[in-house]
Amino acid sequence: MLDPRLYREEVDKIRHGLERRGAKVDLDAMVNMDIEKRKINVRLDQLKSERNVATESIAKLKRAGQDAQADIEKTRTLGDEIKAQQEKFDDLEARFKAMALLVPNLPHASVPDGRSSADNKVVKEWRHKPASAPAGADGVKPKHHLDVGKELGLFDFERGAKITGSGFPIFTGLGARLERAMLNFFLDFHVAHHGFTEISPPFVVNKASMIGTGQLPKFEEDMYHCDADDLYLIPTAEVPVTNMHGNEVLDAASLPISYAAYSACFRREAGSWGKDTRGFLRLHQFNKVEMVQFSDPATSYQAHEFLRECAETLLQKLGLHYRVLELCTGDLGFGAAKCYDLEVFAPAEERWLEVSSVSNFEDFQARRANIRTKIDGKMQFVHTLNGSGLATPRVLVALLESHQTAEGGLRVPEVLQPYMGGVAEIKPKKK
RNA sequence: GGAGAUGUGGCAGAGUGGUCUAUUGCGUCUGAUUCGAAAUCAGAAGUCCGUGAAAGCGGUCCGGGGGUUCGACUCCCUCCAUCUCCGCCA
Repeated sequence: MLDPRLYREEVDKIRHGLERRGAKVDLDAMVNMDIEKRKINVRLDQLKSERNVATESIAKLKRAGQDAQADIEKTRTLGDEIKAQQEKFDDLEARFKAMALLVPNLPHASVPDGRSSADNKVVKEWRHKPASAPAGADGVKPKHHLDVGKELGLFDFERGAKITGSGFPIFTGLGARLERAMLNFFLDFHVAHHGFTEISPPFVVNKASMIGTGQLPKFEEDMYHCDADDLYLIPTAEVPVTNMHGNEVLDAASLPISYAAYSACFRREAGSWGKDTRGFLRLHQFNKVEMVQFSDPATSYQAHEFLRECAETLLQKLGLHYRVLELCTGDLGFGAAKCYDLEVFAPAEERWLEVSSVSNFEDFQARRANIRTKIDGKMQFVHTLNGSGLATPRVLVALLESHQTAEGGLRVPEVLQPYMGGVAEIKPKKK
């Protein structure tokens, strides 16, 4: 949510920001509602003030044993008018808020202009030099990850589809262990080297939490919902972990607060049928470690760079070829003021796969979730940031396609080996 | 799931229809005293909305929402959370 003051004091700033994004909002309607709302508010406060005076007078008269009928009549009349004005006010405020919740964040000044993902800026490319020759060296094309996985028995899409549906893969044997190794490595590394506190959150949240981080009301159709309890399956640990501190005033000395949380992530992916529906590229359920940070507003952009580096380090340790994109205004997520995407290269797919999105939301989520801090005696909203660090499916794809051995096996990156019981290579089954 | 109890400021804890402008204690901040501190004394302090250049002024807030009433911390309904006991169950 934007600072409501902007709608009356800096409408042009909103207009400009929304234009850069290509977002359409009926700003004039909102501005007018705000003006009307304040007018009613002034009247309402006057009426209430009058009623308070009259009520006090009644109390005094009654205590003195005198007749207060005149004042009682007065408050009765005032009460009726207050009720009428209050209804008007509440209605306006509700409608204004409903609209305000649908207004995206304004892009930071540094974000490059653009209309779509085609306009994103590549700011960095990190090419890993393989320790041993993978398949793909000497002009031999590496095998597709689905083939490698099948040959090594790492996952089972068919049975996942049988028990649940497409987009719900099963990891099997060393495949399951490899995925778990990644998650453990990510978590342990963040805690040991990046100063994060590990969080293990609920995977199901209430509506208020979904509104707090910005998934609702706009993206309802993307969420799995449990009707009986009116709860939502989380699309990312960002939701529970950010909302953890909802309606709190955080101690300024404790900032930045940094969390790393593993969760399963559930996404209906409504409207994406046909796009990457095969394999690992678009799943309804996957596992991810999410980094979440609550920052002093003054330093949130340094924190943003830090989170990006945290995610990058993991890819480097895994020996993967990746690049960093700075998203343009048109490709920015709903709540983000600025965002980096990390994309890993899949040599058989021959394409870049997004494995992390690192965003600074500034006070956009903090306003919705009411997360504040007091700095130098002044109450203010914190800045929230988050980034994947990392989501496993596409990282696994890149691993499978990047670390093949000449014998058709898979080299396990050194950092994962301790989590694999020392297994350094997953070898093909003997025929 | 059943029965009961509780929810008040940073914390503890009074308040059962009208000086509640929320008692009191602890803690916090400021000042006095002191060489300095402790102790003591005096004072101050919250949120959000509106208004105003500002000082200030008005409104709002006793778990959330709704109701009764001229008036609600107080009465009623409902939801949520916590606690106790019982039942069930990883």
